[in-house]
Amino acid sequence: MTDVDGAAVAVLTPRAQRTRAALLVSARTVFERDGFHNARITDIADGAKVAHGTFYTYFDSKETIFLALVDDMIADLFHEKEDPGTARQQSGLEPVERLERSNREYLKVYRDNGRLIALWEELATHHEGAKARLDQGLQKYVERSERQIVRLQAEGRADRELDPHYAARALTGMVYRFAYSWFGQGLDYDLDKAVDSLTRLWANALRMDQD
Amino acid sequence: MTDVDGAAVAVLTPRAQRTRAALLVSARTVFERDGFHNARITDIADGAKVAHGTFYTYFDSKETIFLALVDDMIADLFHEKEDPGTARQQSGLEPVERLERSNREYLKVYRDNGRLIALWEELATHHEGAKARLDQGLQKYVERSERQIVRLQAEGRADRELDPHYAARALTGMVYRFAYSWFGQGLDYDLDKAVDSLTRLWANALRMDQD
Amino acid sequence: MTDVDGAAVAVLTPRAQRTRAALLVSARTVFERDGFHNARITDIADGAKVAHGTFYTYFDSKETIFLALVDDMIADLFHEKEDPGTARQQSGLEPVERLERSNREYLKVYRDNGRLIALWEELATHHEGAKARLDQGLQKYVERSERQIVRLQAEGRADRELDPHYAARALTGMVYRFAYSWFGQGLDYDLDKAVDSLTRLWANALRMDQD
Amino acid sequence: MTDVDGAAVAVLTPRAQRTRAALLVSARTVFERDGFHNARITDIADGAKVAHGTFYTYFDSKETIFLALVDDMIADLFHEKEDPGTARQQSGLEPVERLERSNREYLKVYRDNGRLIALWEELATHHEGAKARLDQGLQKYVERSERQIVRLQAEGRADRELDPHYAARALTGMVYRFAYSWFGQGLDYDLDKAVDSLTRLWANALRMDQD
DNA sequence: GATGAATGAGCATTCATTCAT
DNA sequence: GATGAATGAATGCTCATTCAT
Repeated sequence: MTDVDGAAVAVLTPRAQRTRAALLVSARTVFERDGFHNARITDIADGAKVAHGTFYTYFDSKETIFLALVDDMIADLFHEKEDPGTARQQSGLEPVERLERSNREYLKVYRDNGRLIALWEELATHHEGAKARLDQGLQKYVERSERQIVRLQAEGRADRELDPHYAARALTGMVYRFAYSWFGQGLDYDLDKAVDSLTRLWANALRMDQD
Repeated sequence: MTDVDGAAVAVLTPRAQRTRAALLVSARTVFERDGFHNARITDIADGAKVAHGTFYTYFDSKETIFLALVDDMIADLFHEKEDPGTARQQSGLEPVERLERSNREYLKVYRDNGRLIALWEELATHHEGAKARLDQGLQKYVERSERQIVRLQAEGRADRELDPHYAARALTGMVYRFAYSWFGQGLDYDLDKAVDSLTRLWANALRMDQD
Repeated sequence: MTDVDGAAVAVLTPRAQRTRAALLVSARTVFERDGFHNARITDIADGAKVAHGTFYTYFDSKETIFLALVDDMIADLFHEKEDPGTARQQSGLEPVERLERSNREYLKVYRDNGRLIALWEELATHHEGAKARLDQGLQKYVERSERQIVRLQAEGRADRELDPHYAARALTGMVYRFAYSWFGQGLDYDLDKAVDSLTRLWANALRMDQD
Repeated sequence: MTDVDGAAVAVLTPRAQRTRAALLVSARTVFERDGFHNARITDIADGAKVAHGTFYTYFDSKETIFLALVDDMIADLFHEKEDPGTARQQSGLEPVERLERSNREYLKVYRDNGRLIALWEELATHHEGAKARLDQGLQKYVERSERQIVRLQAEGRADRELDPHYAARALTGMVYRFAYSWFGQGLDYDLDKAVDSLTRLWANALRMDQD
């Protein structure tokens, strides 16, 4: 079974699902502790209390299980975002409020998954599949921001001198990097203050409040 | 000889200096091509046209030569910045102009060293020495920006609602990440437009041009 | 159940017999495709559409199922040869005609089973059971030929200078090897011409037609 | 170094040549004792009294060292055959005498290298390089015999009814297989008697002594 | 200093076989 | 009987590092 293929997992017997899940849990621990390159398959198997070879019943390689972990993380995020309540509420909000919520959300996701995302970025430098997934994720975020900027500019509520694409790339990068510095590097910030700062900087940068 | 210890290098005979330099040149090529983990000492030695064992005459390990490379890069940057002419000119400029120059400089540095910096960041996730050097470099950049923000706020030329430290971390991160996306990831941007965009966003974010 | 033990098979329930037969069919396919060493039990089980573990209900090991396959092949050959009609006809024929029939038969058997026989020979180099069976089969062939030579020499219809055993070993080997080159190695020959050539060479070699 | 490339070996330092030679000697022992598939790299290295990893300094894999062994064997045979004295003597001989010498030579070569040749044949069933070398070797032998048959037929000294190619394939196969049965399988024959038998059968088969 | 052969720890991976369900 | 998850022995292979020459 090659996995990183959600469909196949459903077919597993309960026992197999338990083993596979145990491997994923163990893998996350090992990866977060040792980094991608130093993680050993043996440790992952040991952590899941299964034999060495059992790993290969479920995953082809370290890359495979890492991407499965990443996919699970993506699925989780997507699932939360899907929450219809949130979407409905969003539409009624002021742009700055929506921005704030988005930033808070982003920082929280990073807080819970920062180490994994950092490893993901590392892996992406030499693994095509990882790079593709990562680019796709960031791309969505950039595009969403870009559309927002275009809309605000059209409404006269954002600095028309700005190139929407460059601005979107820069501002999303600002939040992404801030989160990375914070959680990936172990700096110590306050969530509310961070959200406020990033939101204010973003809003100012676009001159969203210009009269 | 442990190196990454500037003093020792000066003592080397001319022949030894040449060998050491050849190893550094080769190492840069190999690292940029293969990444840190996939780079092999053998390839570095081959590229420098010396025997495997010779590598160890100059460097203790892959980490050591990488950090030597990084130190050379830092020295180069520092050397350029040191140029007294620049400093004198800078002081007479308007804040936005200085910001623009700084951003342009930053992007250029990244353009020429992006791959290496990306690897440096990768190494920093599991090597204390690399992390320390990187943190120090970024720290300087953050602190310089922070001081600028404090000054501008004092002069009433920047948004006083902003926390200077959070803002400095966010804005420097914005530039850093933009550069990374651009050169590390192979995106295609225009230098002038990028400099303009980043400068405008930064200035707006601080409300440097307010009334 | 250890099998390669004809008696036991008869005891199997119809369902079990079907499973066992499916495993044998699958094994033949896999062995012919992958060779003995590269054949995996898993593939054999998959091909028979049963679980891995089921294999061991019927066979102890890869060697066991291979020998079962070989035994089936031997039984088939033996069965055909047993055909009383053939035997009766044979006795009335001239020696050269009988020789021709024998050679034709041999090439046909090899044509249909060549790959398996080649694998059998391979296995025989490091498996006693396989070697014993193979030696026995070839031994019979050699002995039959040897008896024929002795008889012909006694009748003055074959070169008396020849040592019957050496000659029998050499001539049967000639046919065997020709068949192997042809079907095992993928050379392209014509059946009739091959039969004629081998028969003529054999007859000449013994000087069967000497006046 | 990929080896199986005679040229490269000459470049080795004396020490390296000694190590490489020791590995080849050890490999031959191990292969002859354990067969190709059961031979372990570790045993070969142990037998040569070098560390595990040293093997890989000289050979890429088990296949590579086996082919190097085969190439050495071929080179040896070729070298002996090259002996100008032999060639000169040959030309003055009667066909049957030349045939006898050839057969004796063949059996001797097989006596000294039989086990290795048998393994070579085994490897050839699933390794292209081995198959190519083997086919080429046998091909030469077949072609030489075929030319001889054509010549004899033209001179009226061989059965014109025989197809030269089929006959050459069959007769060379006869000798090859006889040698294989003898040395590869451990049968017990007398060299002189075997040479006489094979030569007489071959000569008879072609009717070289007719009228 | 330079050389490059030798070392061996370290890890990945395969697959026949077992056994609880 | 059938299942298929789990096992773990067996090996291959890489490459940083050492050291005799």
